[in-house]
Amino acid sequence: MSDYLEGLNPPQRAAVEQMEGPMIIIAGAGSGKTRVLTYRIAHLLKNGVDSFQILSLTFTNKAAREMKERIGAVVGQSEAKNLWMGTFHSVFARILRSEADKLGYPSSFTIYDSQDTVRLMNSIIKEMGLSKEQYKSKAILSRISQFKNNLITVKAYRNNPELIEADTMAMRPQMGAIYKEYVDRCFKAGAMDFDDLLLRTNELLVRFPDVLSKYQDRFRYVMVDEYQDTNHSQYLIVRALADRFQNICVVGDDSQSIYAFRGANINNILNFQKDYPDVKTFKLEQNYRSTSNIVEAANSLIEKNKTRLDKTIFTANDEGGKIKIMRTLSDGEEGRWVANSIFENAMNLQKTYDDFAILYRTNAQSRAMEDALRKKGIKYKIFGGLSFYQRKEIKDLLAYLRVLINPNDEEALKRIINYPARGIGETTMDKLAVAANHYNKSLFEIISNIEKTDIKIQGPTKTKLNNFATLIQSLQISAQAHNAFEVADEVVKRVGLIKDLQVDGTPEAVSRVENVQELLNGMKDFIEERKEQDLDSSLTAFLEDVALASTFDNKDEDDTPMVSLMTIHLAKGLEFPYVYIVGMEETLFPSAMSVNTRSELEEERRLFYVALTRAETQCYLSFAHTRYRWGKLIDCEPSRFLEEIDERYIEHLAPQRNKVVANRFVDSGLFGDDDDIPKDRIRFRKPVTRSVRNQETPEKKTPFKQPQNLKKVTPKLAQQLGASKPTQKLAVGNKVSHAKFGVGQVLQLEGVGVNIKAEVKFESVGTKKILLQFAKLNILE
DNA sequence: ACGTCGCCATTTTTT
DNA sequence: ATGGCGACGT
Repeated sequence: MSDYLEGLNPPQRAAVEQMEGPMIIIAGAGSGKTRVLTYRIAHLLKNGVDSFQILSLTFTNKAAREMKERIGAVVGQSEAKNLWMGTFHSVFARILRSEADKLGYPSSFTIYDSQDTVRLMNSIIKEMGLSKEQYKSKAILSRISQFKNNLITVKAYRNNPELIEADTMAMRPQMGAIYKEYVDRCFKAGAMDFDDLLLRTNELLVRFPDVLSKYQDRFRYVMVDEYQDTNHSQYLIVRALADRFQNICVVGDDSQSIYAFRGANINNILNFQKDYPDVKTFKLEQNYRSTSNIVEAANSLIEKNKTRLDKTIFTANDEGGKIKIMRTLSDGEEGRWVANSIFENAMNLQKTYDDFAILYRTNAQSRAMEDALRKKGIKYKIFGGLSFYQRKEIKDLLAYLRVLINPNDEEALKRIINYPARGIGETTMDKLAVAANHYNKSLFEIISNIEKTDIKIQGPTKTKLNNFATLIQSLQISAQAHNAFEVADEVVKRVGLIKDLQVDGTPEAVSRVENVQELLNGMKDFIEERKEQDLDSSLTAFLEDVALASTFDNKDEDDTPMVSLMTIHLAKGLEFPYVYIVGMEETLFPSAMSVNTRSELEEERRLFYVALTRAETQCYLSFAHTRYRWGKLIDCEPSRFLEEIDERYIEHLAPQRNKVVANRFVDSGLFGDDDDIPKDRIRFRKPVTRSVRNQETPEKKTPFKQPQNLKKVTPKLAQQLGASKPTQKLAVGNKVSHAKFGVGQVLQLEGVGVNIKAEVKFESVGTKKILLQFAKLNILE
């Protein structure tokens, strides 16, 4: 029965068997971390720990579900069911609901998503009469998020001259006032944003020692996965909870910390040993996931980072294929190449599309990939981006449900009060807002008690408002007697939410109706599932589930194999046999926003590390020379990261030979003329008269960088001639042939523009430095 | 109060 | 390129 210990390697096993005290597991990519975590919990249970006493915080709810399942397989599902497992946000939302009254919140508090918070911030800025150019709501919100993640309350902010000074200097003197208004408004609306779920938990644990004590006692064993991505607020919660028993086990990999932008503090993991001096440290350094080429390539990359914990990832796996790098002319061609490659690999290697993933830095990149996959008839699914729950028709229905649960939910109310159109317009809403402020009541309270206010609203409008209030109230009553699905169904019918859409008949409208239907079905499933597990199946629970659902939490029924498309961030924790990382270009990856400070650049590098280490068998990298961005065609330079991988693990793929345009570059200006080339080819001759500037600019030459002058001429000319940019340029590692010297390999490139020189090691005559302007070099591969 | 037009930002990543 | 939002006109 204890055979679950058998398959573990020594450090894994040691970690599993370490039950008590503070411990940290540094788990490299693909080192069997999940196994260790699940077995460790199973081990605790086997050794008499009560399942109610274990709290395990995971990065996604899906991860929690899967782990529960696997633990259940070892110790029995009924036992596993009692474990507290989930994301920080969902676990503490649950706790906050049961303790809400202590904080002055209704237990049915709403969770504001980012759209809600942006809308709220917009109205606040508008109401305060501030300029929205000066006070960008997104920027303000991210500042507030910073405050909250560091437990800087409004009061703390006001007592902190440095912060105030900083905001004043940043031309945001009203920051404090906005912050206060924002917090007040959320509170009045009975709403918490994502950060509040953590901040308020901290508040709860600090202000109510008996509550803290209760949960300390309940959670005698605390585990935190992906610890490198926790922020300060989460850190404090964990610390507080584990303070009594000190049975705290954190798991993570500093090399995979990629969420600093949302407040994650890598020091949490770097300093864990300082926080708990008697900590036991376990290092899982053997990678079981990837080929040694992939592991070594990733190692050679991450070595470039300065801030790292000491560890060495190794593998006993086969060498495997080298990392393959492909360059293409355009993002469109990049897509086609990826689609073709997947198609061929699937065919030749007898793989299903499930085995493939396409990873990118930004969601916007998915489009080119989608187009190509669709044309090729390859099934795919996209994770992230605009989720199901963010569609307008879904948000509308959800907003109704939210108002039923919590009529003070201002954002939801504003969304539905005039949808479908009821003749309640902006003017009326403004008056209501003023009244709400004046009487210190919520909008809904004003609406349901208009007669008791001195608000000046026309008779007909009053009737409309009354009708609305009555509608909501009667739905509320009905909600008490029915389950979530029935309520939602009733809302759809009585409100006539999809009536217009059904009449409409356009494909778009039809799909919206289907989406609403799908949501209703989803609710049915939700109720059944929750009931099976003796869990809360109320409407409140459903809404919470929706608010905190991550992209992976919606299980889709369709099990046809599909290629997975997602951002690298979303790919963390996943693995695929074949991985394509696309858009390896400066400005895109690393993002232009991240190249200014070392720490940001290091985070980008870790992100690339995460991407590489998703691959089990084969990893492809690609970049394009031009790409549509902001609706414009722009030139791109290959990512600096491409050069940071040790060349031993890299293979440059030749552009496709059957493409005429692809060949042209070889014989174009950069490499001089070649006689056997048809005369109609495009010439990218370096203009002879060149401003000296280019040549003067001393530039650290990198193998991938395009000569300045060439880059200038290329796109427009090519466009005019109806062709795309030349794709092929010389890179380190290329095999080339020279008329006189024969075949050789490029060791190094240096110089700019006309002066670009290649150091080539020829098989027959040894190493030569050649001025490319005059040399006839043909790239072989 | 509602609809249309045109302008604007958006593209870094997400619970 | 596209979608959201505000200004303007009906």
